[in-house]
Amino acid sequence: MKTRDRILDTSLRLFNEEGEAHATTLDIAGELDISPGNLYYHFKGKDQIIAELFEQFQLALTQTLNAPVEQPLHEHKGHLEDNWYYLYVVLEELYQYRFLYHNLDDLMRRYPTLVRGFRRILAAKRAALKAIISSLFEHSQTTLSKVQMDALVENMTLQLTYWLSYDRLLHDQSDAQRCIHQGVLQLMTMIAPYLGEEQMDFYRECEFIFDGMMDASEQ
Amino acid sequence: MKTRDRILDTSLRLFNEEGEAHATTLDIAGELDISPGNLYYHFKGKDQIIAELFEQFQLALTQTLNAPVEQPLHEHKGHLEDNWYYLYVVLEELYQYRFLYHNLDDLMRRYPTLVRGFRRILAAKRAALKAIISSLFEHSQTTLSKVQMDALVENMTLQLTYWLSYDRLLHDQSDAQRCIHQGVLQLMTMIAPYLGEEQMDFYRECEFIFDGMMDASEQ
DNA sequence: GTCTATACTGTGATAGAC
DNA sequence: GTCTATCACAGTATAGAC
Repeated sequence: MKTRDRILDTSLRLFNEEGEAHATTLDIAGELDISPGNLYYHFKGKDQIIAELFEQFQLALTQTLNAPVEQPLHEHKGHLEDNWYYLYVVLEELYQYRFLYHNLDDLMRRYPTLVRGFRRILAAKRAALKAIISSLFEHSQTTLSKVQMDALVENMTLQLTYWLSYDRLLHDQSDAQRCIHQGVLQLMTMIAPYLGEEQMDFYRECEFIFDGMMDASEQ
Repeated sequence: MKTRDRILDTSLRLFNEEGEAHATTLDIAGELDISPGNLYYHFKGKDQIIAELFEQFQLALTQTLNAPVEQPLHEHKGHLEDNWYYLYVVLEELYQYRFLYHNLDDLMRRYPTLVRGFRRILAAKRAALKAIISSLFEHSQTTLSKVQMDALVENMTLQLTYWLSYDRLLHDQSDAQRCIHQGVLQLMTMIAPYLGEEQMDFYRECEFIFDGMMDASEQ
């Protein structure tokens, strides 16, 4: 594996584990057993490392987020299960680059270039969630005012943006599995009241499974 | 006004405006036209300033958050309007110390003492929201599973924690009025599906007012 | 490509005069 | 209480040898 890529990988890991602000170029070089000078041969500076990591992130995520908008052939359109797994995938991708959201304010101040990117991602999230909700609502008699629909989408977008940070605030030792599972459940709870009976059956099932998971992990 | 208090005030303002990490002791001293040495006469360091600001914040907020739990005499118990204004007050208090949440991760890493405090506040938020929801649900035929109820409370707690940061991500020039108003609307949207007809009338009214407000501010 | 050594910068913090 | 120095340190970045 090329040094350049190893630097990116290690940076990502350290940023996630120790926070971007706290992980210095020296730490990264040290972790890799290379000299700081070597690191600066491959990257102009920390800025560039962050920028490239963000690029990776944005590329992977927008691709995923565009899927439901482009209406792939859903055999069971409107079925909750598909969306459940889909959100799971999205949260997993967010989790890989979670450091980006842990200190969003500072990050955007120090690297103003990223702001546009974050906004684009936000828009993609909104679109994806809207597509999911619309698809689910086709099978229930739900009608929402435009304002209410927009507010629901906005709430879910916020949730999708900050869930990982919120979870970290609660449990400092992070268990990715639990965190992501619960994140999906939380998201689904927001649409639960609008679901049809058939869909609710699956929701309750997941609720139940998750509850069991929690009991198991508490021991 | 005593210098000590002026330091606290100015620090709070600068932290909110420029971010805690970016506002240095020199900036604060400069803004007040006093010397750095003078600042360090009054405070051992930045840590102490942060700690005292957090203390103020925690004191004010927990007091507010305890109110609905201690069941004050509500003439119109279960009426949406009271809760609407209550949430407005809570968000206003959060807004005053918004810098605390803008870089939560870094802040907790650098001042680990604060972690317990943040968790306490989280618990208080949960309790307050639970009390509000319960009171509102008495007047509708809603019944929720325990899991669903907890998830709803958790979602609202997250929303109450990160709304201000989220809003900032969207609109960089912050308009406190709009931000707080919309925050309350977003929170209410989460319980809207469970409300009774009578309560929904008020919700729609607020929706309408807010919509008008938005149109006006867009010009 | 990789290293060592070094310079530069910003920030936190202290000492001692007034 | 307030000021003027001044220190100490960590983190970023560069120069030049190998």
